[in-house]
Amino acid sequence: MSIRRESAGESSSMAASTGAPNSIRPRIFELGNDQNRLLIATDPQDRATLQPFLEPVTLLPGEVLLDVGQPIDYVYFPQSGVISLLTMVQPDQFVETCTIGREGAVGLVTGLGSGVSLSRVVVQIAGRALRMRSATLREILPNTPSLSDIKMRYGEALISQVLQTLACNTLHSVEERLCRWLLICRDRTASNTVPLTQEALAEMLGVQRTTVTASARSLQERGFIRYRRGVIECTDVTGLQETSCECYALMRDTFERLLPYTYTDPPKDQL
Amino acid sequence: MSIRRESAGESSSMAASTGAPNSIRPRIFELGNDQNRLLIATDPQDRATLQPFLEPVTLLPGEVLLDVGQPIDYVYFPQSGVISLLTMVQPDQFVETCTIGREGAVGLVTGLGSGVSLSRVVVQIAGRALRMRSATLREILPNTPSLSDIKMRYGEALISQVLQTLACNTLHSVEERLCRWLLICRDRTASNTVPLTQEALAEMLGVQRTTVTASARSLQERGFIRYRRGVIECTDVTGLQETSCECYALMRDTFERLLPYTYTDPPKDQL
DNA sequence: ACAATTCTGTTCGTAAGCGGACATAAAATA
DNA sequence: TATTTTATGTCCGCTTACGAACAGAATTGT
Repeated sequence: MSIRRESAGESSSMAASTGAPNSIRPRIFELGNDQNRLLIATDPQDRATLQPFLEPVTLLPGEVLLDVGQPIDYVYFPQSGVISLLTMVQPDQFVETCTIGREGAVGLVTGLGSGVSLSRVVVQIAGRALRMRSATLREILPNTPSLSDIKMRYGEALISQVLQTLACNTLHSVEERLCRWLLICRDRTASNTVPLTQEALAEMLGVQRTTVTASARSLQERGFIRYRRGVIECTDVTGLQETSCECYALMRDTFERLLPYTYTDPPKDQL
Repeated sequence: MSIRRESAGESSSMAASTGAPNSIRPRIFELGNDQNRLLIATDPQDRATLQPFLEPVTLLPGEVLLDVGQPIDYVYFPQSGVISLLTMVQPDQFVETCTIGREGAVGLVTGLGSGVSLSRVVVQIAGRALRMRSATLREILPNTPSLSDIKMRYGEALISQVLQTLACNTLHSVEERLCRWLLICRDRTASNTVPLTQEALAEMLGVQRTTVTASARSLQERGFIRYRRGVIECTDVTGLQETSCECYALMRDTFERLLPYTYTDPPKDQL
């Protein structure tokens, strides 16, 4: 609830997979949990168990899904869009610790522990998600072994991502980190278009807006990106990868190792 | 195994709590699991279950308890000393993501998940620990509800510490971070003496050695610390707290909230 | 006691990024 | 269309920290 419309401008190169956007659709189709990697990786039987409890919601940019100290009532499985976990340093100062998209979930790990959020969770890029009550999931989990396994793996993948981000923020330049962020975002959204202001990027990276502007300009001059007000487009992925630090590749590889997304391929699990 | 002697120079202000140091003692006493906070917080009945599997070991400075990609065979419950989790960026470049002492454990969380280490785990300051095979703990866990609970809480406390460190490293100056580190170390060891080289500190903080030297000199001039080759002594904790960023207090508070150490209150412990 | 090693002190030029300010331009709103 | 809001462009002085180099001092090992 509290969520209604779809943001404009998300269609561009992204709508390809499901066809033309259409706000009113039979629910059964819109519910399609074939867009969230964790759900994809879940064994069909377990997926069937989850299905009745999954509720489709729209993620609006800027929306705060959770805040520090708040009880985690829902687990979100994004189907599109990008969500940030932010850690608070001062009441008005936040740093992004983690980026979540259709490859993951919000609240799956912490939500089933103490049940209280350690981070502020904000929608950065509009999208859709399937959500489910944490309490329900907690009850179901013992009966859905594949999901339990995925939860464990995803928990480690998340930690791994945070650890790498920590090292990266500590050691690497803003330019490198900006490239990393754009590349990750690109993977999350399956789109070269990153609909974010430089100001938003600056806050996530924990740097000044002017520094982002300078980096962005430099990247544009080299032809790696092109940007206009509120949008950055990746025009040369190879260039971005070369300019980025190795953290992007490391994070990507670690994720694939922990959660290979051919997981369902055979009946259940391998590895 | 592979561990024998005790490092010199760890006694100073620390031996107060348990009386005069004595290297040869009846094992039953040395085993005393009343020094590790997680074990202290465990219900006596569960502790009795664990007891026979806990093996005392000495932690030698520089010792690598675990490395990236290695299977996690043991869970360590430090009784003294300080251990760092390091994330690798390049084969020769590491950043500390987490500091662990007698308030926590190594391998308790990740060790029982995929069982493969995401970090390099290194002993920074000599000490002792009780260790136990991960496989054994995994079997026992369902029968020790208080330990399960603690594992969950500690997992969150760890994540919280990493998140805060991430934000801190991203936003705060080396001086602030150095103060934070010293204060945390002081809590871990219950001693004002930090037996570490500036070089080691630099690597953990992910900065240049000369920068640490400069900060250390400045702190010494202000009377907050005093240092000599390989040792830093905290001489004015209040000064350090004021010079440190708020992250120290935040980390401390979060930890106490998630793992209040009056958990068992009555039987033993003080501190 | 001597040599080798390991820390620390110090210097210095340079680069990255901060922080603040102000102008301009594009959107959103009325 | 006019107005307000929001995003970007740009400038500049300043601080922090890097990076590299070398000297001196404390330890350790022999």
